[in-house]
Order: sequence, then C-alpha cells, then structure tokens
Amino acid sequence: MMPKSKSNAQFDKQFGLYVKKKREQARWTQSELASKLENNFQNISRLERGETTPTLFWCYKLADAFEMNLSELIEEVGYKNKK
Amino acid sequence: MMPKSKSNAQFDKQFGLYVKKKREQARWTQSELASKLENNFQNISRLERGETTPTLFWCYKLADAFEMNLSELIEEVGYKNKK
DNA sequence: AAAAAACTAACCATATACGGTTAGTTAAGT
DNA sequence: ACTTAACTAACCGTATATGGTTAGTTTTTT
Repeated sequence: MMPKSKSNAQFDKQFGLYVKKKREQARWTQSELASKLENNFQNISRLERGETTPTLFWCYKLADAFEMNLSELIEEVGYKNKK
Repeated sequence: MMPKSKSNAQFDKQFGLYVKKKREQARWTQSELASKLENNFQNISRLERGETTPTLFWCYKLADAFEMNLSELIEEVGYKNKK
C-alpha cells in the first residue's frame, strides 16, 4: 500500500491541531476526552499529533463530545476544497 | 478488538447511500468516481454498501470529486448529533 | 526543588481498511 | 435472447488503525 502521502499528513495535522485546541478550550485532559469517546488517551494523543487519519465515525463521536454537529466541527477545522 | 458496532454500521450505511445518490446524480459509474479519487471501484462499492468506515481524508477527496466543501458534504449526509 | 499529572513515544498483538484478483449477479443496450 | 457494462461479493496479502503496555519527557502543582 502507499505510504501516508504528504497531503494526507498535512490534512491530519490540521485536524489534530483543531482537536487539541477544542479540548484545551474545554479544559479536558486527553484521558477525559478519551473516556467520552469510549477510547483511550493514547489514541487522542496520536490523533492530536496528526499521526493517524481518523475515521468519519471517530469524528462523529468527537463532535458529540464537543456537543456540536459533525458538519459544524468540520466547518471549524477549516478545510478548503478546490472547486 | 470490538466488532463493528450497530451504531457504526448504521452510520456507515447512511454515508454510503448518500455517496451512491450523489454519484448517480452525477451519472458516474463507480469506476469513474474511483478514478477521480485515485482509488478502485471495489472500494467505492464497499463504501456505498456501508461495509467500511471511510477515513476523514477519504471523505475530503470525495468532496473534491463532487466539487463541494467537506463540511457541505457532511451537512448533506444529514447526521444529527445529540447535543 | 520535589512530586504528581499530563503527555509523547516506542513497542506488540490484533482488527479493519485497502488493493487486487476472480467469480457471479444485475442492469442496460442491441 | 444475447452481449456487454456495471456492480456485488468473496478471497488473499499487506498496510494502517487501534488497544494496551511500558518508559520517558514535559508541564503543573505544591
């Protein structure tokens, strides 16, 4: 399989930084956020550092934790597609 | 690891049906859509049938193919988070 | 400065995703 | 009815994601 592409890495990084920002605004530790997602803090750490590409379902659960709609969350991350 | 949960399956199904609808509206075959994503039609098939959970980056490339922003695409899928 | 909490990072085992092949089914066109 | 295209589905091998452990680093608190 292809190794993780550069664009993918950049994409993941942007998402990770957003999650980190949101989590810190909520004053949650990674463990606290993880427990809301029925996940573990290691995966939150990896996500925030852009090491993994989250599934859409993951993002959905994140949106739940932050009490927002998934589309709002994506909107806030600020990706711009070329049209 | 946990098997794919029911809620996850429902979530994936909804996304798959949306992609199928969009693709058919554009009058593309699965192969045509796949080539736009640098992917193969088997994965499109699996996605549309809700067999796999797409990564966020996948969804981003899908949005590109449909010439929309990722947040717009998610908006159109119509997920409702409990707030 | 010391202790505790929070986080990063590596490693391992396993599950799922993915690419590709093959076979079979459904739909469309002639 | 026949042919072809489109799609579904199973299988296999490999890559990535994930859960968990452990160790080490950074940050916070006292």
